[in-house]
Amino acid sequence: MRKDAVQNRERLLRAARQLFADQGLDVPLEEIARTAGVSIGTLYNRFPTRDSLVAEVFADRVATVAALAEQALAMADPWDGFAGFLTGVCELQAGDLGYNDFAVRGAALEGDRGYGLMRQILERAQGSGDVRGDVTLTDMAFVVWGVAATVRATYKVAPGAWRRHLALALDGLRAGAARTLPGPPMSVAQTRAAMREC
Amino acid sequence: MRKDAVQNRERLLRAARQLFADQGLDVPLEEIARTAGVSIGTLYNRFPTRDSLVAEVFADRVATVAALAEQALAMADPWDGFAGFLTGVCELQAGDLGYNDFAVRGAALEGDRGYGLMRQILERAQGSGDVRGDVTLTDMAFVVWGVAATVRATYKVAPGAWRRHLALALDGLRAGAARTLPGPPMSVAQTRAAMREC
DNA sequence: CCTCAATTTGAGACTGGGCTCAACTTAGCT
DNA sequence: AGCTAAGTTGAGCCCAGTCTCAAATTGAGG
Repeated sequence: MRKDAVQNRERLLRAARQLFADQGLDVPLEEIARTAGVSIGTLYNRFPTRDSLVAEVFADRVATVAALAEQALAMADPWDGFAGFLTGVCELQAGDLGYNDFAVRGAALEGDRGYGLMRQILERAQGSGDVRGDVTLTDMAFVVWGVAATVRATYKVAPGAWRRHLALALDGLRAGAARTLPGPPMSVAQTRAAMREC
Repeated sequence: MRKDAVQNRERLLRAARQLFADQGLDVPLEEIARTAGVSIGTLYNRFPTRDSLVAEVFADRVATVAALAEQALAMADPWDGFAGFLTGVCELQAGDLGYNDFAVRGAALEGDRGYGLMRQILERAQGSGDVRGDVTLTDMAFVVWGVAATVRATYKVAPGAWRRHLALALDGLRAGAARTLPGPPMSVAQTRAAMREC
């Protein structure tokens, strides 16, 4: 690749990172190109689809989440690991509107590895009796979807509000809180499909 | 008003009710007009803004919610009233994508009366020790936003999933579940502003 | 039946994005 | 210096939606 091409690619990524963070994933591509100081044609040259740009921008975040998950498993207390992991993911969501959208679409855990780790975190915290036994991995989507909605609604007007939402959600997941949950949980396939709908 | 005008108005409302329910509030106005068998110009004649149409379509729902709230207060058990009310609202959300959007925007409780009733329902359930004392009226928004997000994501692929989400949220609101909640709650003004952002 | 104010109509102006491609420019090699 | 493949450019096309307004139509009172 020619060096001007490399440079433009980087400028585009920088611009996209910023604009996604401030405005979410739906930011106009023209605006990204303009901010990068490059023409719309060049943007399409480097990134033929919006998704390819998004994937590139958030690639590091996927790694971050995996790291977060490993930290969680390394913690002595299973509940602290569980709650800490969810808090970490939600902090990423709250700090970047683009990532907030990205997480909702399920991209955060893609690559199987994320899913597997998350399952371990959950099962460990259930095994120790901290997390209620009747929740499933797929129920975790409710936390991500819910907090994402709260972040979207409140980031301008009450930026910390999502922490209360998360705290309530976590309290609902504790073993002490358990009542019976209605209906069968979503299958993993259903959850993936639902995330694609976002 | 001439009788053809009245008729067209009603056709438009019928069409809008249906299309909002199936596709949410963002349905193209042209499609509503087409479905009603009327021209786009007529739609604009009868309803100068989208909001005026929306308000008309969901006027009855606002009344329904108020009725739901009064039923809740009439129930012997404060918790049952509280949980029943939230369940009723969520059922409306799940049954109508348009109302789902409408509720998120806070229109559901507008007209002060709704707010006052909701506050009574909450305070009664806190007074009896069923609902944790540290939650505020404004925290109820998390339930609506959260379930709305789940409804949007899952209505095609797992239509009942929101009930699990709601059940978990309710368990988080029970007195037994109480841990400390972080930060100050949103003010009513902040909550209203946040809802307007949706 | 006539009249006219009320109503309807739909072509088209306008907006805001996505996306393309022929013409131009330039990095980097020999 | 000259060549060429790689890269850039942006005008312009497309699509989908909102909204307007002058002309055509029609209900209903006299």
